[in-house]
Amino acid sequence: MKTPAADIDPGILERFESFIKEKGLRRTGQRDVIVAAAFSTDSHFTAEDLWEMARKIDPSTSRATLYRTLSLLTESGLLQEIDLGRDQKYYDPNFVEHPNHNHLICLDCGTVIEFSDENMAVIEDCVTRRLGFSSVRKDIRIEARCEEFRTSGHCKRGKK
Amino acid sequence: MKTPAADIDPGILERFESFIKEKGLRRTGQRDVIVAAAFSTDSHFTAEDLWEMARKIDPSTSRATLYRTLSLLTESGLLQEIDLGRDQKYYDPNFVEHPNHNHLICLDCGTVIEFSDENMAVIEDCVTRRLGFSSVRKDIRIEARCEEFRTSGHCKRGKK
DNA sequence: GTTTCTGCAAAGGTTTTGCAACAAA
DNA sequence: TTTGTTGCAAAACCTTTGCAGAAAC
Repeated sequence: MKTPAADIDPGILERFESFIKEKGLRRTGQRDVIVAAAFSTDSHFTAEDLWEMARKIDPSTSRATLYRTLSLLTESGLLQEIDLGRDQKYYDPNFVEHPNHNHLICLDCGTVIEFSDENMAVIEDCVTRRLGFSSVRKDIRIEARCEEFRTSGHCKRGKK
Repeated sequence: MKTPAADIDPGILERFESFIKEKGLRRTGQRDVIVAAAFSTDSHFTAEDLWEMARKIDPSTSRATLYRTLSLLTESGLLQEIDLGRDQKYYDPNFVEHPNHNHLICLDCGTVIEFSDENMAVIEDCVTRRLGFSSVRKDIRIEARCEEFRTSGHCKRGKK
């Protein structure tokens, strides 16, 4: 089996393979292509984006397999579905490296900024515990206006 | 024009009407039906759910009009789209009364709990400001396990 | 009377599925 | 050899849109 995943984090492939094996499934060339595509970037992407990325590695990649593999990736926790407040679902490959990050979306230029904050995490945990639960996963999206844009009419990140 | 919205919060109809008028649009019987349906409950609902609720008031309600009115309601801020981590979009009619609430989803029984926390809101605002933004809107979803369920194998809210 | 709104049916876009050929173990 | 996987095309879903008749103002 060819491994088009040559230059992605070996830890990811390893985690993917052990997840796959645990479920009694098989590691295939096609799945490797899709995993490689998903982790070839640190940008957020849609299913369609990922399909295009995968097809650059292997043009025969079908949408069906893409969606099937996407499910495996989210189920394994390697990829996380995030809500950017847009019409489509987006997937975030950065949770492996930054397990607790959140998203801020700039309403002026559309940029998505990832951030983590220890205090925030602690309070969320307190509140959750006070309600009688223990937190498993969270998805926090803040939509905000850029101060720079407000004062000067533009911001360094450019426009939407 | 009949007003099937007889017993819903008059403040909501008022806000809806002024939003409508400001846009140069018209208040219609059909829109009133859909607004009445949306605010006849404090549960979260999908577009399909809302269609069914509206059809109980007026069986001729079409999906097309439902979707068109749903856009107006979210645009006006009366209804908010929320991400419950499920496959469909959900709409929350409770932001009029509780403008800053968040959602906790119980992974054991599926219940959605609304909560607000002042400390949480303050920290979020600090973090946002530190990044150079001013917060406009946020959507926070916490998925968690119920302590009661963990210790006793069931919880008072019943099961999924 | 003019402009917007409505329901219908058709179209659009995204995701899933049945199936026969193919590949992994 | 057995069982899981793939691509294709079709189906399933959810949402939007063009249009002609109806309703608001």
